[in-house]
Amino acid sequence: MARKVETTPRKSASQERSRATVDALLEATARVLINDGYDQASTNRIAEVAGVSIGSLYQYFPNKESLVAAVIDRHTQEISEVTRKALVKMAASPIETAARAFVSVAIDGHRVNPKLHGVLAEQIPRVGRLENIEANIQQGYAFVRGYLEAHRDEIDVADLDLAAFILVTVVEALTHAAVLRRPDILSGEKAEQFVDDVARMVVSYLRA
Amino acid sequence: MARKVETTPRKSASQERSRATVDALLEATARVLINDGYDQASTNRIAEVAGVSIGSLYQYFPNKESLVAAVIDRHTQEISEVTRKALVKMAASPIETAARAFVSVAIDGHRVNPKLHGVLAEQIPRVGRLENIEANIQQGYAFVRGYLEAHRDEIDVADLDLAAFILVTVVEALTHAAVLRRPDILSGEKAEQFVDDVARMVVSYLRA
DNA sequence: ACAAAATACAAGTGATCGCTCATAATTGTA
DNA sequence: TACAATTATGAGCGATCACTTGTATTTTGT
Repeated sequence: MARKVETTPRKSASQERSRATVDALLEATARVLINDGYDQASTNRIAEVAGVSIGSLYQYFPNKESLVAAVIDRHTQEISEVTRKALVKMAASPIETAARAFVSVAIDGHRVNPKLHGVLAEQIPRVGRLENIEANIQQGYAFVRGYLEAHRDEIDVADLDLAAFILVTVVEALTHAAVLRRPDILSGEKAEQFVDDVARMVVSYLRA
Repeated sequence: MARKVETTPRKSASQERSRATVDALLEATARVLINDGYDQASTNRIAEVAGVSIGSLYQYFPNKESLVAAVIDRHTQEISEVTRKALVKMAASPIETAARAFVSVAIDGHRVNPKLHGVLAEQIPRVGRLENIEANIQQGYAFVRGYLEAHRDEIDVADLDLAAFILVTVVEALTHAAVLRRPDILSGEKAEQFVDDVARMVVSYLRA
């Protein structure tokens, strides 16, 4: 039942030249995914866009899935770099401040590479070892769960687990939809009202 | 740029026998989508599962996309049958009652055929003329927008458009995630707490 | 300078896909 | 019963896909 697919690199690129090849392949994969969608992203096409032979592609990636997985890893790492500091700083803040910060961080994360993010979230087959995105959300879930426990006395909800689920799902869905489908909501001064509204909703939920 | 794909039936089935064939094809498509996922759902496989020749499939559906579109139509119609009455009844209710009802309706809708719903929402390519699901959400959006306008005096938010976007996105995301990924949250007496929490969040957002 | 290791190349393989078409079987009509 | 319309069949076509393999080129180490 479980189809095992290797997603680790076939060989590590040690020389400067090969590192450039790997980079070109990752860049091309992201470009093709964004411009043509997952279905059109054939390995032959990716190699062509990268200016690299199909043979070279398979020198460094054992299969198509590993190539996409590498792009996902790179993207989640970029998001992490943008959001990590803010999350750490947030941990000690009271609910009102933390809620606003959390929403802002979620927006920033979705703004790292919105088009790529959209493709990864909506078009990548959920099977296989491509659940790196899922893992990322799970990480945010753990963080929120920890925050709620630490601030137990400021919170009125009965079930912290349920609250964490609701908070993560709500903020992720709202920022995702706003950045990708309603960018007008986040343009100019409107952005502040969006953050205000969502943060207020979250806070008033936690305080019964 | 715009690739036009016909999604209407190639010919309408007039006899009893052919209607059964069409039905078997739709049923098989849903089954294959659920069991094997979109990528494995080849027309050859669907015809085989339906116990119908590949030629017959193309008598009634001009292409694969139209077949999937028909399954989506059928599914959205089933959801509509479940939810329509409740939505109409909800229109005259005050916020507290309406909010609870809205969340309940969303859950019922997602429970019509959860596995199929998950595949349709997560695996179907967003390109082409398969935005029927999108249209369904848009319909819910229009309904909420109308409700908010009708109950303008009970509401404290400044931007009704933003509020409608937030409400629809939040309730859709929460019920979707709960039904498909956290069914434990909706089992037994826990379900009531979930509805309570979400409804309370929604109401406290609308009343500043 | 030169051999070995690393890297790059691209034609080609087998499998699968969506879909067609010539033909056969069934059903409605007279 | 006879004929036309409808429906069903499935071998197979051309295209595309992920991926292999044998060979050529470049870089490294000495």
